[in-house]
Amino acid sequence: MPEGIDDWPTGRLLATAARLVEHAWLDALAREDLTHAGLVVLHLLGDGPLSQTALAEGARVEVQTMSRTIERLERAGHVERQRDAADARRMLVTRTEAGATVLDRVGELERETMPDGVDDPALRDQLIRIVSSLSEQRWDRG
Amino acid sequence: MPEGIDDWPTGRLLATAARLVEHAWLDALAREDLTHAGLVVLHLLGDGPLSQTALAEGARVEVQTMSRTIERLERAGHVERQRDAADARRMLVTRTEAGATVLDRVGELERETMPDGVDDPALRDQLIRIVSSLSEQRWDRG
DNA sequence: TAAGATTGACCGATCAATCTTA
DNA sequence: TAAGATTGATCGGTCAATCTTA
Repeated sequence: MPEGIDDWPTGRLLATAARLVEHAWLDALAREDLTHAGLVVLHLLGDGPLSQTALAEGARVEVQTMSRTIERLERAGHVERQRDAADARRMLVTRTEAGATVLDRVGELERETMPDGVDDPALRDQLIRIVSSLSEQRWDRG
Repeated sequence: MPEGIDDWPTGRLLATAARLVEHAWLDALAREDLTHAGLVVLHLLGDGPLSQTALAEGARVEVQTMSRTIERLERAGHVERQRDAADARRMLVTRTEAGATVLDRVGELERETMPDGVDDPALRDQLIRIVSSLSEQRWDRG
């Protein structure tokens, strides 16, 4: 009978906590035809169209990952892609009306379904420090 | 230029922090022919052979996930599977000598490569509370 | 019927290799 | 040459369906 959460290394605790928190509102997300990865993109697109590289940096994810996430978002109709006229290598990603609508609905859901004890200021502070510090090493950005 | 980590929901901070902390010592793990998921199993097998269902509960993962993780561990020679004589439905998983050796070497590595600010008692306490609470709902166990 | 395990299909993420355009 | 993006292979995870044994 395995026990022993208290002995787990902190990295494993982080990964498991993240996974279980996600489960808590996965159904709600799916009902809106969205996933976590897609939601991040819709958030980042709030200030206007962005290239896929910029989106990858904002999400702290590799460009290959972002490429596939956007492909699924486009398939679902939440986002559109157009080649940049000024630089034909670049794809500009834009949020559709449907994407904006879904984002609005989901924003409240996320807070409503947040399990007790997760949305704690001290916890957030520590996580923000960790993400900031490790992001610099990987993406050369704050 | 996307910014705005401070506005991220806590669930996204958790997932991103977990991912970045893992990156920090992924290379070290790979050099020992191990992955995170495999390491969890080797840890859990410290008290003797376990069924795959018990391993899944201990790792807080679905049995389908554990089935594939063990398949890879077996392929790498870190673990062996035998059908339980007392109950032919059950597979008993045992750590091999090679598995035990690798586990020893990696245990120190994990602490050495832990980024600053991650191994904090207050952070650990909060994560343990979150994992415990949400595990009950999903696996009917503490 | 139920329990233990496996397989198929999918999403998210990585690395490596490739293609197109600057 | 380098930058932006895509594709292939792989691992980790999920759900749904299936198979075998209790």
